[in-house]
Amino acid sequence: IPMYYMKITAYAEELLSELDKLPGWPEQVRLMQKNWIGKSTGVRFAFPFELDGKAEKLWVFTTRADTIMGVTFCAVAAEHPLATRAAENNPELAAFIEECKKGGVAEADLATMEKKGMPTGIFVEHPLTGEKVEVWVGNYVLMGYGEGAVMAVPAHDERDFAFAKKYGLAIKQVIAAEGQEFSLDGWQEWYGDKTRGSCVNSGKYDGLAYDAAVDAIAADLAAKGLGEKKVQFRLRDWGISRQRYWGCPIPIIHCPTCGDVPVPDEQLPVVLPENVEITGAGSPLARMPEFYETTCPQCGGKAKRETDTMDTFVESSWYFLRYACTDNATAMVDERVAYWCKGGIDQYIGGIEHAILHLLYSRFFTKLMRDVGLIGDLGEPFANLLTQGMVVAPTFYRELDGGKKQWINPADVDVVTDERGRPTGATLRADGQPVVIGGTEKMSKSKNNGVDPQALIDQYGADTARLFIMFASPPDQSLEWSDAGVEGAFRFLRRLWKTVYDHVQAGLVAACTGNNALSSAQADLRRKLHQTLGKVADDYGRRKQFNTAIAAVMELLNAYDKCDLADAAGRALAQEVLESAVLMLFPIVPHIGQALYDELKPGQDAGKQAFPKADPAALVQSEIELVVQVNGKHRGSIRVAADADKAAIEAAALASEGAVKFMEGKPAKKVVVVPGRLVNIVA
RNA sequence: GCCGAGGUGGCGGAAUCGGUAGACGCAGCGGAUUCAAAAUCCGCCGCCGCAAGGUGUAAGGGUUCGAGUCCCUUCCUCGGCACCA
Repeated sequence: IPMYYMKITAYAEELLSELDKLPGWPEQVRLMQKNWIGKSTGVRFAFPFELDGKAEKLWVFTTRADTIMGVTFCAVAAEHPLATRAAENNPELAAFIEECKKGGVAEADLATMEKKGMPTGIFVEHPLTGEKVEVWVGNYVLMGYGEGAVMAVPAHDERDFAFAKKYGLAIKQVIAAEGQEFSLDGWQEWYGDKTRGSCVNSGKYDGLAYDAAVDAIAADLAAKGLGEKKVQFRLRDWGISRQRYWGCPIPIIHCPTCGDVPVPDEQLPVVLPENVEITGAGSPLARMPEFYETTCPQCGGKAKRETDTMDTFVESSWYFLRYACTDNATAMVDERVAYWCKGGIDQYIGGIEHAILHLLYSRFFTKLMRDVGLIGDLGEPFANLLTQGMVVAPTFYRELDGGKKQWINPADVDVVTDERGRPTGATLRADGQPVVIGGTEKMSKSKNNGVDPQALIDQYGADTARLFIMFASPPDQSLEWSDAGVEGAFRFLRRLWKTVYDHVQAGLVAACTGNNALSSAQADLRRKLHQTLGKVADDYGRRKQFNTAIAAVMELLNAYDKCDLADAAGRALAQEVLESAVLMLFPIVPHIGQALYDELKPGQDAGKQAFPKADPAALVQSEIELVVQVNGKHRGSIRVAADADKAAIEAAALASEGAVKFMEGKPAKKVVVVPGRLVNIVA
């Protein structure tokens, strides 16, 4: 049981509400955190009772106070104090409680677990009606949430319903919905739907819908001093004690006379010993008197240093702030954090598996450090978050005697494909004998499907390996590893290299800066260049989708190859295109990028250049192509002046070959013109 | 069970705001070059069809001039959560 906690629940409300102020975070992660924090609004109230001659109260929490008149019993968790007391003179109940505490912790069992319970023999009083209500111990009640006890309304809670049916407890309908018949035969969805229906069999509350009923009942409970509205969070406090070596020591000294005393500032940090013996059983620190024997900072007497260490999530919750002040040997962080991390880290990248723990702890720590004055007004650590997908790879195996599978690394396998390229079989390269093709799964040691990128780097170079990985899929998607595509990345870089070399061979020229001297085809290429510049900047900066950025540069190079650039204007344009292409790819292929840039601009450093900007003037077109559709089907295209009005476009479209053919002489019912895109003629 | 993301050619994927589905690349096919091969270059490449054309984004329905994209129903895959009162 952990002894030290971080009071993360104190920040539950802020951690939840500020999720809405993180536009740079994936929606999915924000939602997962929202569900994890789990805010629910309800009523906390008490059932009074008398036990051993003393007046007491059984507190419960409910989001369905409107069904309070339907309570037919109460249920408490096995760990609840009332259960413990009831078990004192009831061995059968004690045995049941023991059974509950033992089993049912395994997550998979919980969903299918049968509802079980046992009466305590204790009766409490309904706070509004004064009726006697029996208290049961139920294995479906959690001690760690709310009060560890619930009011049971079998008619309107699915779990209570199942429980009541099993043990023959009363079921009292107190909510009715129009057009719906309540029956004890089986659970129906609408019984528990608070958005439908209103109170019945509930005395003065009859006819009230959910909100009004909850308000009225909460007010009545409050008037009796037995309850009030309450916000409840699912989030628990963070137990940070670990009985292990790896972690920051908890700086507390236990003194028999002074109690738990913090290690004084001047003795910090408490440093882990290095001569440890790691046995795998318990913390090595607890077996090292030279570590834990110390004196009390207050009274100077013999004392024991804490041997628990902190959860390693503690340090990972603020390490990134430390980058702003790594040379400070006397403090955790200093005022430089407020400057460098203002508004949050610009871009944080991590696996989606950190969505809840690390990313929530970090947000908590940032708020905590802000509130103790360490980092100015920085309240959220990460302005933009990118969660990357997993890398998966095909698996191969052979069935050994006894059905055990021997997993074979993809690197040792040759895959045979049919004439369409579909895999039909695979053989082990070492012996040429067949192996079974398994599924495609996350790379793991157990499936032996990990691929070391070093082999690619050795064969093709780091730039090719990087280009291939970036081109294969967007970073937030999982990537299926197959080195088939590497050839394509390699070919592209070789082609770029040759293109630059051929251009430079003919002599150096200055890059084109305007469209004046260009032929129409050259102007088209220059427009393509500046469109590409805009797209790549957007893909890198906003969309974080590098595969399409690379594809756009490939398209640009394809267009370059098709364009006649032999004249002087063409040479200047070639220079502009190639300089830009190299700079666009430079973040992904820095080695080749620098080598080529040095060819194009001798002595210049590609990494020090500004990212080239799209020139709006290069994007202007005098004539544009529009698609012609008839009844939404693509039937041809027309070329019109870029500034053509709607009437002229309609006329041109109606006169086009495709329109004439498919209209078959009928008049158009309607013509839809989508500016810059298409014309749809409705027959 | 609940929440979330997704399902597009032989494959990875593109289509950013409802507007030409399949960009870009891999694999494949045909050709050029070569003594031959590698490399390179040119062309083809969803499916049916000789073609005209039809059809096609998991399945079915709907909204719309127009749907991969929006709505409803169903199926499947992946990820997260797990009786949260």
